[in-house]
Amino acid sequence: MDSWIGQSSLSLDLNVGLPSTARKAPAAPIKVLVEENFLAVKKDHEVEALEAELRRAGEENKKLSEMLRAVVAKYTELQGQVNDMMAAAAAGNHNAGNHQSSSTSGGGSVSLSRKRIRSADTLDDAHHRKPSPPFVAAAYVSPDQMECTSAAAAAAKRIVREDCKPKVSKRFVHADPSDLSLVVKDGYQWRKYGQKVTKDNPCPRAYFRCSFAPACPVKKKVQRSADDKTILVATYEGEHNHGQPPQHDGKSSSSSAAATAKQQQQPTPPSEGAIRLQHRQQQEQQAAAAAGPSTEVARKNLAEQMAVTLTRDPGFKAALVTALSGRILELSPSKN
DNA sequence: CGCCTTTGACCAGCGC
DNA sequence: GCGCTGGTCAAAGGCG
Repeated sequence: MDSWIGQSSLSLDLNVGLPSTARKAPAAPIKVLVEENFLAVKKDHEVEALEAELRRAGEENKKLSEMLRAVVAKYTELQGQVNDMMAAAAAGNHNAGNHQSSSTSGGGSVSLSRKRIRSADTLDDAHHRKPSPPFVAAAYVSPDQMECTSAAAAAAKRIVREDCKPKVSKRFVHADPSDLSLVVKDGYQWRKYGQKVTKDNPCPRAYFRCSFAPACPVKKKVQRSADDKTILVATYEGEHNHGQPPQHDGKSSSSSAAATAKQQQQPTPPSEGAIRLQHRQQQEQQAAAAAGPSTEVARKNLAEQMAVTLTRDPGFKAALVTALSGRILELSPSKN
């Protein structure tokens, strides 16, 4: 499982997302050739400073790579534990079966909330939210949920609960921090029906329903990332039971994923937040891919998606050029 | 007028 | 059983 993850560490060594000053490093020696003498001393200092920063960034990248490897190793271990528990739960299904059967196609399930019983249209919603097949639910157990599975009993209960949930996916969208609205343009029409401040995040979370089709069961939660306010975390629950509505601004393409990808390809500089965003998306996708049944296919898709995303990103290209130039300079004998 | 957002209240699940 | 928290409802108001 880990050889392909090791490849991701390569990208970390490219100093992607370095401060713009660090990216000037390779250009400096060329400039020295044409500059006046009185600039040479100043230039030397600048080059030294840039080299120091480059080294510091390199060390930081190394640390991050190690951290990533540690996280992946831990995830793999936890995934193994979850699989074991799933197998154990399947073996002892006679006990857990009561919970599961109550949430499956029975419709009039005992576990349905009073809220859903209260209103007929929301009951329709509950019907649309048919439980996913077990393997799908498992595929969407997020890594942080995995971390909470220290106690086997609690984990088993959680897994059973996950079975009842609709398909959940997360998207991370880079947003202007000055823009206070929690709007994630994904090509669909959404109606906001609530907003709440959650415990773990000072930024409010907004709740949206798909307003294009009244019976569409999809819900969306949008909240700014607690550690990076420039990132909007959109959590989608369920799947649209209709096509994408026509767009007037011409921005949106055939799918919400494409629309989101398009947003992420906006010509913004490769900020630290953007890199973290990309990194986290990779982790999410790795988690989803690793937990799924067709792991190989998921990995292949992930690799292709990453390649396409990275090669289209001008910031990544610039960072790649910078990294390569820096490495060439390091190896050059004329280096001071 | 219809649709949308805002926002306080309510409800259910969960942990202790 | 109680309190906390996340999720949802629904009335009120804004906007085109």
